[in-house]
Amino acid sequence: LPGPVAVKGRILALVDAAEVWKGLYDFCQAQYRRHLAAAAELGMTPGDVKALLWLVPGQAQPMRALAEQWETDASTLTWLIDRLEERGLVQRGPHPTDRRVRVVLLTKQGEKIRAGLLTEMYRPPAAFDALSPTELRALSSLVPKLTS
Amino acid sequence: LPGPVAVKGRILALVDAAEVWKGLYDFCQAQYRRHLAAAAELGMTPGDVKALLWLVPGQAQPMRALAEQWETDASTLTWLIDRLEERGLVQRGPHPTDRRVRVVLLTKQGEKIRAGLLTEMYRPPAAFDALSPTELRALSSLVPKLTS
DNA sequence: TAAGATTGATAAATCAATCTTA
DNA sequence: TAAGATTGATTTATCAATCTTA
Repeated sequence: LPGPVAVKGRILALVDAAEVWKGLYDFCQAQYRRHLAAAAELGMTPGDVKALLWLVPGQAQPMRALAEQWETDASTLTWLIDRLEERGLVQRGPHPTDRRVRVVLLTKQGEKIRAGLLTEMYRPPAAFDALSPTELRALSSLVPKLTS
Repeated sequence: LPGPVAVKGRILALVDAAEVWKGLYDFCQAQYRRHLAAAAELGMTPGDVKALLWLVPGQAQPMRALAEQWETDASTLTWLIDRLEERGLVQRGPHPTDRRVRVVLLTKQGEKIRAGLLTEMYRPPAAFDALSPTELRALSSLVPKLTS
């Protein structure tokens, strides 16, 4: 990797974007593994977690709509919703007008578990404590540029 | 979320660390899904990718050592190495002194595929192009603080 | 006929028992 | 007896038919 170099009389720190991205990516992946391990402790598979997080509290959604949003197969959805329903985390119901459609709704229990997962997942990692307010502010202004 | 506030006569932008982390995490997860999709196009499962990346070119390692580094079950390892060996990406061999042990080594072909995956994975996402050199430098100085 | 969902067959991954050598 | 690896049984997840209603 190149170190600082002088260009037109100014000191310039050349940065390897690949190196920056690797650091960031590896860090986030480590957090992801940690989250999945925590979910496993609660007897939840990655699929269960994914499904719970996609559901919106208080909002009954047709299976078909969920499968599309999620870019997954309809049968995979049936399988996952079966699992969650057995544990009492979601409930299936009929569609008001179209009898082919089945809608899915989080139960109170499901909302609770989901909220817990979300809190755990989006709680800033311990490493964030090492950032000063100034650094956090800097990071805060950079992230939207990446995601927009 | 709180906006800028005046504290002791200075304007201070209060930042919600959770919001920053959520943005970063979601961004990296999206990249991860993209990588897995690309690997699937090549007929590789997430497990295959994981296994290939963990192996070190030119370095024959005992199965047992791999299982430990990787925090996975020995039988899962056997299963994955079987798959890679069938495709000619790795090769098993005997241990020089302990006849119980089998060592695993990447083939030339395996090294090539692995290098391709690594390149793809650590190539900065397109979104990085939106960052100015100054912003990239700022990010570059923040990442090590998170990972150390 | 087509849309929506489920069931049955297949692949991927993990867990428990078995086999070989130290 | 224990370490190292594999095989066989279970679970998780996906793909290809099947069934029901619009």
